[in-house]
Amino acid sequence: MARPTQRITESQQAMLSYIQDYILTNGRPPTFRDIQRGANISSLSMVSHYLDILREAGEIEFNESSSRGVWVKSLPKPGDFVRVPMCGVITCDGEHGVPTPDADALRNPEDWIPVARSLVGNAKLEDLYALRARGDSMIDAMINDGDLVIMRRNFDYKDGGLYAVMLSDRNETTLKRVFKDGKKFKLKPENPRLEPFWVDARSAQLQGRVVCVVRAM
Amino acid sequence: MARPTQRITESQQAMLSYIQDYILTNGRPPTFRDIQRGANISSLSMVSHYLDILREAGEIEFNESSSRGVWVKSLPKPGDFVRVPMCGVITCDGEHGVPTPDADALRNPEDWIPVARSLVGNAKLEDLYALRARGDSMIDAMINDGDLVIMRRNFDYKDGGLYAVMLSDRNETTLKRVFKDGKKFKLKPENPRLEPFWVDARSAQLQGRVVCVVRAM
DNA sequence: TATTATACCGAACTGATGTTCTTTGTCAAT
DNA sequence: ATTGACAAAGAACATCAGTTCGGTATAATA
Repeated sequence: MARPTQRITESQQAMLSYIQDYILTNGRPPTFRDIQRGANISSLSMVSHYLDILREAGEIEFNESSSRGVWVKSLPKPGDFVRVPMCGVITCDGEHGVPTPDADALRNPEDWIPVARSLVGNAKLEDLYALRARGDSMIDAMINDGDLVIMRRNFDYKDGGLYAVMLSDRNETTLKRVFKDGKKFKLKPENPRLEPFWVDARSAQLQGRVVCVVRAM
Repeated sequence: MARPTQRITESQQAMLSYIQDYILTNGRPPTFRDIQRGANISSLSMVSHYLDILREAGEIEFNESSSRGVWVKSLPKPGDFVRVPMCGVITCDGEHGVPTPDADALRNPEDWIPVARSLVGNAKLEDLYALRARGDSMIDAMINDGDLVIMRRNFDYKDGGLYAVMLSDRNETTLKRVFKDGKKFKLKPENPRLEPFWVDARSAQLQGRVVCVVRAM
C-alpha cells in the first residue's frame, strides 16, 4: 500500500482525528460545519481545503456535493460486518450438546455477536447463529471452554468440513470433521492425536456447519 | 427484549430493507428523498410517516431534524469494530516462532483484519496486531493451522493469560498460559492433557499477550 | 346520503449544508 | 516601500433536506 505522497500538518491531523471520532461516536459522517466547530477550524473554506489535502494524502474519501459524504479510509464500513444471534450453549451432555435454535431464539436472542463478514462467506444472515462452548468436551475439535462457535444452517455439504453431527444411536451431538465415504461417514476429531472413526450415514445427521470459531481471552 | 408492538406493512418492510441496503452499500444513511425514490414511496410525508411507524416498531432509530439521521437497529455501527494490521505468521521454528512486528509492518501491513471491539477490550489500537498460525506447532495452545491470532503489545500482566513467551535458553518463542510464582513462571499448555512446567523468570520474556483467536473454516 | 375519520399526496417552508468568491493578512524577493 | 504569491477568513450563494400543512381520496358509520 502506498504511503501518503504529501505530509499533512498537525491541524490537518487533528481534523482527521476529529472526523474519525465523530464517525465512531455517531455512526455517520459529520457535516463540514460539524468539523469546523469540533476541530476548531477557522472557516468552512479551510475545512474544504483540508479535506482536499487529506484526500490527496489517501486518508479519506468523500462524495462531493453530498451531505455527510466524508469517510475515513482506515475505518471499517457497516457492510464489513454482520450481527449474529447468540442462541445458547454447547455442553458436554449429549441431548443438548449442540442445540438447534428455534425461530424465536433466532429473532429474540440473548445477545448479538458482531462478526466480520469475510468470516461467514456467502451465508445468508438468517441461517447464522452463535453458540458458546462450555466445558472441555469439544477439545477434540480444538474448541475450548468459553469459545464462541458461529454455526450455519442450510449449508452446502463440503467434504472435510466441521459439522454438528447428531448420532442417533448414541443420542449425542458433537462437533466433528466429516468425510463422506459411500454410505458411511468418517468422523475425525480435530485433534490429530485422536483417531477417526466411521458411522453409518443413516444414523448420523448433519445439523449445521461450523463457519468460524472465536476465542476471547 | 420487547417484540414490536405494531405489525408493519409490506411496503414499510420494503422501505426498511431499502434503508438497510443503502447503509450497507454506501456506508452512511440515506436522505428522505433517497428513500422516496429508492423504495418507491409516493411522497415525502409518507416516508416521514413510515419512519415514525418503524421507530415505534423498534426497527430503526433516528435523529430528528438532522440530515441522514436514520439508522437500522439490526446493523452494526462502525464503532463496534476495529481493524488490526496483519503482520506475519507464527511458525514452528523457534527464532521466528512468534514474531514481534516492527513499526513499518504495523503501518503498512499485508492486510487489515476486522475484529469486533468487544473482543479486544480496552487495548490501544496501535498495540494490536494479527498473526497467522502455520502448522500444528501451537496445538498445545489450542491454536490450529490457519488460525488468526490477535496479539497485544504493552499489555498489563494478568496471571493465567496466554502469552507469547520467549525462552532464551531454548531460543524458542511459543504461546503458553502463564502463572507467576515468585521468581519462576509456570507455563501451562492450553491443552489440559499436557502437563505444565516451570522456568526461571530471568530466562523467559513475555513478548505479547494473546487477545483473541479467530478460526475461519 | 351525510358525516366522520383516516390515509395519502404535493407543494411550500425553514433550516442545514457544500461551494464559491472577494477581501484580508503574511512573507519573501526586488 | 512595492510587488507578487500564497494562505486564510468570512460572507454570500445555491442547493439539499426534514418538516409542515392544506387539500383530496377512500372507507366506515349512522
